[in-house]
Order: sequence, then C-alpha cells, then structure tokens
Amino acid sequence: MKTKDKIVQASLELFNLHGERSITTNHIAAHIKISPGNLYYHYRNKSDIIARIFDQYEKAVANLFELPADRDITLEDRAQLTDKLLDLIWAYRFMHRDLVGMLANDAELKERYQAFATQGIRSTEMVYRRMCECGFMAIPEDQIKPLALNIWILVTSWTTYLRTALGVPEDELTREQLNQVIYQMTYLEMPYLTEATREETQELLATYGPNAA
Amino acid sequence: MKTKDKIVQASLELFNLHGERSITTNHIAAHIKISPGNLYYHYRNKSDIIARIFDQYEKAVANLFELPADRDITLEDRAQLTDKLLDLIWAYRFMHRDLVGMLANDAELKERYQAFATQGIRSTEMVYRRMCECGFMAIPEDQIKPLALNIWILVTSWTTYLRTALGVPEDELTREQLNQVIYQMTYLEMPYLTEATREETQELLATYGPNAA
DNA sequence: GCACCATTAGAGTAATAAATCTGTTTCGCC
DNA sequence: GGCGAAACAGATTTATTACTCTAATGGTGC
Repeated sequence: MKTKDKIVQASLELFNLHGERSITTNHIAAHIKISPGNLYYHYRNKSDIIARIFDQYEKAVANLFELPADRDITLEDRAQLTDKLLDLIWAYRFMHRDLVGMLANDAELKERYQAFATQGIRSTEMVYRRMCECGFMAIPEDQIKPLALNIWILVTSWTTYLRTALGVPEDELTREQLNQVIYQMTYLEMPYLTEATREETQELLATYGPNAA
Repeated sequence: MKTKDKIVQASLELFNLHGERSITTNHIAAHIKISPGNLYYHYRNKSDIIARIFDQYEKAVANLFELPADRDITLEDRAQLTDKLLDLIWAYRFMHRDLVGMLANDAELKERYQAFATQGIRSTEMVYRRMCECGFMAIPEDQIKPLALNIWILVTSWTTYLRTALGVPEDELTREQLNQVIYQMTYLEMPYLTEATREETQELLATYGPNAA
C-alpha cells in the first residue's frame, strides 16, 4: 500500500480509537513509522487528511441509499440498508464524536457536512415513501419529514449516547452496542407500520436479543 | 458579585458563545479583567470551573422534573416543564456541544454526567407514566422506556443538529431555533396521545408557527 | 553511470495554553 | 495604626502540537 493511502487509513484507525482531537500528526506518522515531514509531503495539513476520509464516507453513504427501482422493495432490503448504514457509521465513528468542533475549525468541511446531512435526511424520507408505496408502512404525508429527521438524529447521535449517558469508554465501544439503535428505530417506526409488517417486525425484534435501554 | 462567582458566570457565557474548547483560562480572566493568577487562586484548574457550572445545571434539571404530586397534572404543566427544560439546555448549551471530549479528559465529570443522564431519562419516563395516569396518553408499558430515551436523545442532540446539519454558526444560535425541537417531540408523542389531547395539541402546534425541518 | 524527481528523514520553529511562582495589594479586625 | 490573611497581578515555566526546512535517499529513464 502506498504511503499516501497508509496515512489516511492509519488516521481513520487512530481517530476512531482515540478521537480526532487527541491524535496529532506526529502520532499518525509514528504509527506507520514515517517522519512527520513525510506526512506533510503527502498532505498539506490535518484537515486535508480528514477531508480525504470524509470523501470516502460521503461516497459510501450516497451509494447506500440507492434502492432497486425496477421492483418492489422487501423488508430484507430495508434491513440490509440499515445494517450497511450502521457499518459505515461504525467505520467512521470518529466523525460523529467531535463533529461540532471539527466543523468549527474547517469551513470547507462544514459546508460539505451540511450538504451531506441534508441529503441523508432527504434520502431517509425517500426510504419511508418507498416503504409506504410497497405497503409496509402508512405515514401521513406531513409526518414523513419529522419521522425521517428523528431517525437521522437518533442514528447519528447513538454513539454519543453510548459514550456519554452510558459512559462506555472509547476503546470499549463495539459494533454490537451500535446495533442496539435498531430497537430504538423500530419503536419510532412501530406506530406507522401496517398490521402484518408490525407482527413480522416484532418477531424479528424478539429474535435479535434484549434491549439495553 | 464576588470574583469567584464572576469567574463561573463569565466562563459559562464564553463557553456558550465560543465552545469550551476554544476558551482558555486566560480568555476568562481577561474578560472580567483579572489576572490568570487570580483565577487560579479561586479554582484549581479549568475542570474545577466546569464542575461548578455542572453543579448548577445538575441541580436545576433535578428541580425541574418535580411535578405536583397532590393533584392531576395538566397539559399546561407538561408544556411548562418542556419550556423550562429548554431554558436550561439553552443556558448551558456548551455542555452538549463537546460533551464527549469534555468527559474524555475529566473522569469525575464523566461519572457525574452518567448519573445525571440516567436520572434524566428515568424522570422522562415518569412524566410519561404520569401523562398516562392523567388520561392524556396511552402508551404500552414496554414502549415507555424507548419513547423516553428517544425524546432524551432528541432534546440533548438538537443543538448539535442545528450546528452541524443546518450549519448554524455558533454565535447565531437562538433560543427560538432550540424551540423548534418541540415540533419533533410532538411528532414522537403523537401516536400515543389520546384523541382529545391530540386535537388540542395539533391546534397548539398550528398556533406556534412553521416547522423548520 | 548519471540526471531527475518523487519520496523520505528528522531536527527545528512558532504558537498556544494550562498552570505555577513570586511577589504586592487590599481588607477585616484588634 | 498595624498585623495577618485573603485576594490579586503578572511574568514565567512547561508541555504540547501543527507545521516547516534542509538535506538525504532511491528508483527510473536514458
């Protein structure tokens, strides 16, 4: 692997483990056994590295929301979408940790994140519309936006909830704990599920395991 | 006002306006025209100041949730509780900005926040139980906890949503924007409201103004 | 073998910020 | 007035960190 890519990969790893804030460029360089000068040969500054990481995140999330247009979607489709979204949030979990701080000293990233979030919320709305079309849900038109926004906030805030309210230490956070958010999501959606779907969902929920709330 | 109190008050102001991270002890001292040495005469360190601010927040939120026990509560009671909670979140909004970072380098605060959040969520549950008892809502027992948690996450994350997804600059955040979260809360509660309450709530919602989502 | 350029090393710089140290002033009180 | 303690000033220290500078290294085409 090229040094340039190793820098980004190592940065992502270290950021996820210890938070962007407490990882210096020297840490990154040391971790892959190169000199600080070398790191700065490849990237102008730390923001530049973060921007490249965000490139990946942005692209991956965008791809995620593309549902099959030629046929009805299934509950399986929906479940997979959620699962892959959580995969991404997990893989880039440092982002939603110090997000406000990061955006505060990087105007460009701030712009980009704003567009990203807006698009993400819009895509979530689309998913619900589709769920309605395919008979899984019935949501009054004026409640689609609020629901999508609530879900978005819930999903992007869940790791923060784990870290702060539950006090999970940074290095003990697991993908399984992140998965618990599915229960919360389900409860948000429950009132809008059609009868048959609700039963099926409840069975699925019982299968998965206990809620940690 | 005593210097000791002025330090805390000025810190809170500056933290709210620019974030705890970017406010140094020198800034605080300069703002109230005292020397850094003097500041450190009154407080051991920055964490000490933050702890004193948290003292206030903690106490204020605890008082908040005390509902009249001798009579049925009204929708007005509930609305006031929400309003006062938002007042507090507004007054101490710096807390929920860099919370993860703050707790990461202050073990004691981390412990305290954890207890605080747990209690807050529990209190929220109590409110909903009470709302059920008084005939305003009907929530299946197993959905009270998830609902309370969702509401808690929503309320504590709303300022972050405004700052990141909507890109509101730190110094342009207003109490009115925070108030918008009421709409989101209402949509979360809507499915569980009893008929009469739902109508009343919808009217109230229409009165308040447009949703910014 | 040599010129060229991407790549790398590593010491060094400048800025920042938390905290300390040494003293001086102010205030309550006898 | 004067004494002791609380309150305060301000320069300084210590640590950290993002980033730069100069020089070396190594591969590639000729």
